[in-house]
Amino acid sequence: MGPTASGKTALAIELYKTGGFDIISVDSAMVYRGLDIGSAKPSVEELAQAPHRLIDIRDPADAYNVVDFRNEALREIERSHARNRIPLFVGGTMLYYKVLLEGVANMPSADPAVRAQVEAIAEDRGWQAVHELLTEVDPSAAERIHPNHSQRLSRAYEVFLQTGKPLTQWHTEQQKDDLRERYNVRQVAVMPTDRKILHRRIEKRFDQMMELGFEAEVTALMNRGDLHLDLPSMRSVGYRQMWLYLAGELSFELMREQVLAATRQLAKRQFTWLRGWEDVFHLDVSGTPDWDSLNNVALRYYQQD
RNA sequence: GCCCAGAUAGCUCAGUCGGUAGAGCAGCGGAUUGAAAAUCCGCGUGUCGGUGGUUCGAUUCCGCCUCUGGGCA
Repeated sequence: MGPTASGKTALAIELYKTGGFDIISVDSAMVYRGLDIGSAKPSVEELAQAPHRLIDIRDPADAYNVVDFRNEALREIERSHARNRIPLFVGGTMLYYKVLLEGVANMPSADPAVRAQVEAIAEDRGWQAVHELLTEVDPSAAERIHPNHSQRLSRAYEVFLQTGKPLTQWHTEQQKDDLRERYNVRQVAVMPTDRKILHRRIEKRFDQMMELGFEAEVTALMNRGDLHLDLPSMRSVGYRQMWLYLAGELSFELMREQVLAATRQLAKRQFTWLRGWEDVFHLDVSGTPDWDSLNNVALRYYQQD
């Protein structure tokens, strides 16, 4: 685990070379085919050296979600164990880790028609009204969710409309399926203690992405004609801003600034997740990466009982 | 060289009829159960360009200086 640009992929590849691991990606953007440079997906050469599971498994026009991830990740664990190998999860999508570890309620997934229905209510009477409707059917969820938090508010109310059962009840009835009770789970966070170091790496990496042809990558995605900015794939950091730049709505300088800010904000949210994370070994990567010693530290951690 | 406009938070700018100032963005903290690289909540971080004057009190009014735009030569 670790914030964006912390060097997770490089460390994972080094670990992979020691043998015995299967790499499984935990990344909500790398799942999409065609989102390569901007998602910092490992290069073709790197993938040839160290294959990653759960990348390039969806078309950017489709939506992926945390439950898809959990199901596929559990399958990958089985597959890895069947080959007598250790699944090595690598990525920065912290909700995916949480749900993978703790399990998830057995509710139906989002229904576009129901979502549109809730959005129509909000358009008509405001999100405050949706919050009040939710208070009537699921007071506990309404208390947890801020009236302005339209996304979570909508989902909570949708669940009731779709199933007639409040979200909170689904959660209460959720059967326990904690991965840590089934497997010997080791958690390692790769992160610099100094945020400024990460900010510098983020800037450097953006300029490298530009050299690698990030602009052409997004141009190709736009040229497909069926993608748009409301898709989860096109909302990813970098893609959204590059899209606006290519559409002539942002200058290059402004686009660059906004990509960097969005990336820093992503890293900040990842820090927030990791600060409160239980039972995680912190690997400081503030200095110049010394992969041999990082390797040893990480391996020692993995191998301890 | 002369004329005009501007100089206030990291950036863009508002404002104070004279009582030491506030927005957006950035930044920082937090939340997070089928969109999560999403989305939401909270926090103002300041020699108000410098200097002298008027005043009980100047970021605000006046003079000079510096710098930045624009215009005239």
